[in-house]
Amino acid sequence: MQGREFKDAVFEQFARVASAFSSPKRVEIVDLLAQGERAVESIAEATGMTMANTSRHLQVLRQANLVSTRRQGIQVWYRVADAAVVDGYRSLRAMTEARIGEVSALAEAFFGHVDGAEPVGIAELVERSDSGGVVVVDVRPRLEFEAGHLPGAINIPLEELSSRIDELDHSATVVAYCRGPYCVLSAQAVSQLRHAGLDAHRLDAGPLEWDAAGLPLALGA
Amino acid sequence: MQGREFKDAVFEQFARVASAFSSPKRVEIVDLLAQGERAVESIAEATGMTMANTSRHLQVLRQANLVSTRRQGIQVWYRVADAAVVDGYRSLRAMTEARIGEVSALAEAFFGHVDGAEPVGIAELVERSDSGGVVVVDVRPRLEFEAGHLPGAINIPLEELSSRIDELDHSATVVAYCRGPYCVLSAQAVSQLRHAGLDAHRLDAGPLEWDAAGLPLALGA
DNA sequence: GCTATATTCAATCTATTGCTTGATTAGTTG
DNA sequence: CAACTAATCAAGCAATAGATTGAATATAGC
Repeated sequence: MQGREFKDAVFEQFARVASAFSSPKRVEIVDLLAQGERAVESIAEATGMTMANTSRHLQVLRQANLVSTRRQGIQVWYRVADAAVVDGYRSLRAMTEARIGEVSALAEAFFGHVDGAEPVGIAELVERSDSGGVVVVDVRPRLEFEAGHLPGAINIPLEELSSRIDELDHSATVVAYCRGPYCVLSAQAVSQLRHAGLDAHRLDAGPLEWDAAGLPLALGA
Repeated sequence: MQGREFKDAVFEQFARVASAFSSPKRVEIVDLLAQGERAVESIAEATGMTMANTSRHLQVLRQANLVSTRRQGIQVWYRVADAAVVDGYRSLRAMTEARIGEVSALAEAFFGHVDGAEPVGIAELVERSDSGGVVVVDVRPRLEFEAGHLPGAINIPLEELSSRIDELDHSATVVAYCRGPYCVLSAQAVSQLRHAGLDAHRLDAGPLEWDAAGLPLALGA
């Protein structure tokens, strides 16, 4: 094998993995799976794709060895293959944020419009938690919460929020979070909470960012 | 803007950046530019592409904001847009190595065949350098050497090696490196050196990996 | 201004990708 | 074993990307 052939073969492999990330829907799938494993139907529902199309995208991700599977009875559960994949996704995101102002602009326009309040950063949350009077709410589905959440957070999935709003201390500051800086669940939660008269804010991060900041995650219910 | 539209728009941006990495030739270009800036013709030559094709790939990279340019007289010099891009490339590589054994297998087969000696790691080089008797040779082109090299390394571009082999202390251990773990220049250098009777080894890394390991780089000649 | 050189653009062809629809396979439950 | 559900596969279509060729543009030096 000549030097040129070797180079071509190696870069081909790198490009193949990058190709797996080169479809918006597949990025969205990785984003979902980074929160914990899921069955195909659940992925299809969350991403708004047909089962067949979802399955095809999952095959592509699996051929790139980015995800792996486990069969449980009638269902097939997908998960990210390992931590390097989550790292790669985070890195892709960082690269995009640094390079394409459009993402930040989009986020600002959307979140500013939806929840009408300044987001809170991780450092700020840690600080305010220490001084008390802060309630942290994780508005993701229960399974994602159990796969890893911020210590002390309570889980109220978005669709239960309106009926469980009384569980919250109305004199406290509520900080809601979901999957990360671009997840829309927490924005909608904050919007609801503010309409109900609470002092609510969105955390500009999720468990992945919390973990990347070197802070501990809690498991289980 | 609805939640779904927002999600689509954001993931679209991530995917667009990933797409820029999804062609082997563009990955190779990023790999080159990670070593320092280059003019188009030099990139075309190094990658074995025509000027027109090279230019087109560079446009794609620039539209994704991964590279930026500078005009100097009659030439246009390209460079990586910033450190996040190099990080992203490193991350892509890590993801590929962890997931696709094929790359490691390819590398082992190729390098084992070409230079016929065990590669040296960064930690091992640092250790052996401390105890003396080691000469570190950077076999990349001069411009890349000047953009950043291992402290104490001497620069002998591969094409000058055969004529400058006498400059080396034949009683010392020679460690040669080039652009990184998959760069073929150092393997060819080691092969030449061993045929000349020297105790030569390939460093399984380049300046980027050295830097990522938290070690200092030297600039200039 | 004219010529040479470096780069980019435009047109074209071919190959690949994403998505839809309908059929098929694997596993569970009655 | 039959009926059902979850997931995958296969075929086909439209849209997109990569590579080649030849023309166009920008700058330097005369």
